[in-house]
Amino acid sequence: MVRKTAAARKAEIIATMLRLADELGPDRLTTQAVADAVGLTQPGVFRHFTTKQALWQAVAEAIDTTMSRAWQTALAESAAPLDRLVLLVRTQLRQIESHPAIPAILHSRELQSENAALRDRFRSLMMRFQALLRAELTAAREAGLIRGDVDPNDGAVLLISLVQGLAIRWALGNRLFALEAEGARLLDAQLTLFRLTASQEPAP
Amino acid sequence: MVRKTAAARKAEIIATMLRLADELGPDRLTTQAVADAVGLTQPGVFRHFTTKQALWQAVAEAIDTTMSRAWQTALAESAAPLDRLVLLVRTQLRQIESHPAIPAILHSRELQSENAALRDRFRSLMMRFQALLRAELTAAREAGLIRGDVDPNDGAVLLISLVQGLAIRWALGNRLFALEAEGARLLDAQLTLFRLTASQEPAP
DNA sequence: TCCATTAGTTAGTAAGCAGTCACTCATTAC
DNA sequence: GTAATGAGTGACTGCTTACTAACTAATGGA
Repeated sequence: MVRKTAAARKAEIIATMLRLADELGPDRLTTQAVADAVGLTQPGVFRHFTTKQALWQAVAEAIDTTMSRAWQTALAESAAPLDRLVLLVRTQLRQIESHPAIPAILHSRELQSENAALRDRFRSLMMRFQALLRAELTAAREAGLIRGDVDPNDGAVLLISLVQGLAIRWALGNRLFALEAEGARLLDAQLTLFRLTASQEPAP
Repeated sequence: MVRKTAAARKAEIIATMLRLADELGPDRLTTQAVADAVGLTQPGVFRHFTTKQALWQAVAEAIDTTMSRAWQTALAESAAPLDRLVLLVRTQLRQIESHPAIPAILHSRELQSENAALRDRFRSLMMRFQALLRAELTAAREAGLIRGDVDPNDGAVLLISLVQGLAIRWALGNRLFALEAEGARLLDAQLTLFRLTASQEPAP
């Protein structure tokens, strides 16, 4: 029995949840499995989180703050809209690569049918990311960097879909390709399509 | 007690599985829930499927044949590559709209971690769809309908991602927009990007 | 009409689930 | 040093899970 402070144990449990949610699947993740992994008895988990739902809530909060911070860091790296777009998408891919449970949690019925608060949290997270992409696309269009017929909102949806679709292929295919690298390649292809071609460049 | 033939009951159970997989989530779908929905006792289900895994296998086969048939029907409607592309994508969106459990099943750990046979089946289904899209993109490029710098394989991945990403947004957002309509709009935007612009048209 | 087949039942099992309760003992503040 | 705090345990509960065994009765062919 290794005794830890509540704060440390809480953090440990949340990190373990994220790891096990990937290994076992969010819906199969039991309090017993968490307890075993952190070296506690099963009721010991309930000392730190009153219900299992509270546990998931804490996990969601952790994901939220981690992602938000990562986006901010990415945006600080450049001022050029298209660069920032690339940085944002790559950051997101890296997040998924290092926390593969995230897409699984997004799709689990833990939030989909039972935990409305969780679902709303993830939806708002996704919409915040979409808003960031949209803002960069709008800026890029105003700067004449991309075609005028690219609707910033649709473009943002296309880019988010790229990330999510790729994450699905990655998970289904046993993760045998490098997510970030493959994603960067596809993103480049998509951005080439977005960019102005010679004939469409605004007159100087 | 309404007695049916084994074939009819099997089909009924599979259809019910598809419905309940959406309502409850694939991982929470119990044999009891299926039994209640079809009006059998819980052990009655095991008269038709020896194990739960066999049940999922049957569901996967049903999805496979339904989708394959739908794709063939779509392809028969036109000979023009870009038309066929639109028809394929719209068909896929319609399939998801009428069987919303499909993406959920695709992501559930029922197949992801436990049922390798199921996962392989879905992966091959996805790759077959990707191959169909790629073929049309190749044809379109050879016919000079789309930009030469659109790699047919990357283009196919972008289109599949569009479908999957949109399906996620649809599910997460309580399905409050029409999937096929919104998808058709985005597809149109993407195809506009694929198409040749004036300056790139091949010389006559 | 009778009999073989078979869809369906009732009753039960072992295992696993989240959560409770009364308790123990390590840490820390005084 | 001692008392209060609080992290952790063991034993438990009620519920749900997939699955089995033995039996019943509806159906269809001879």
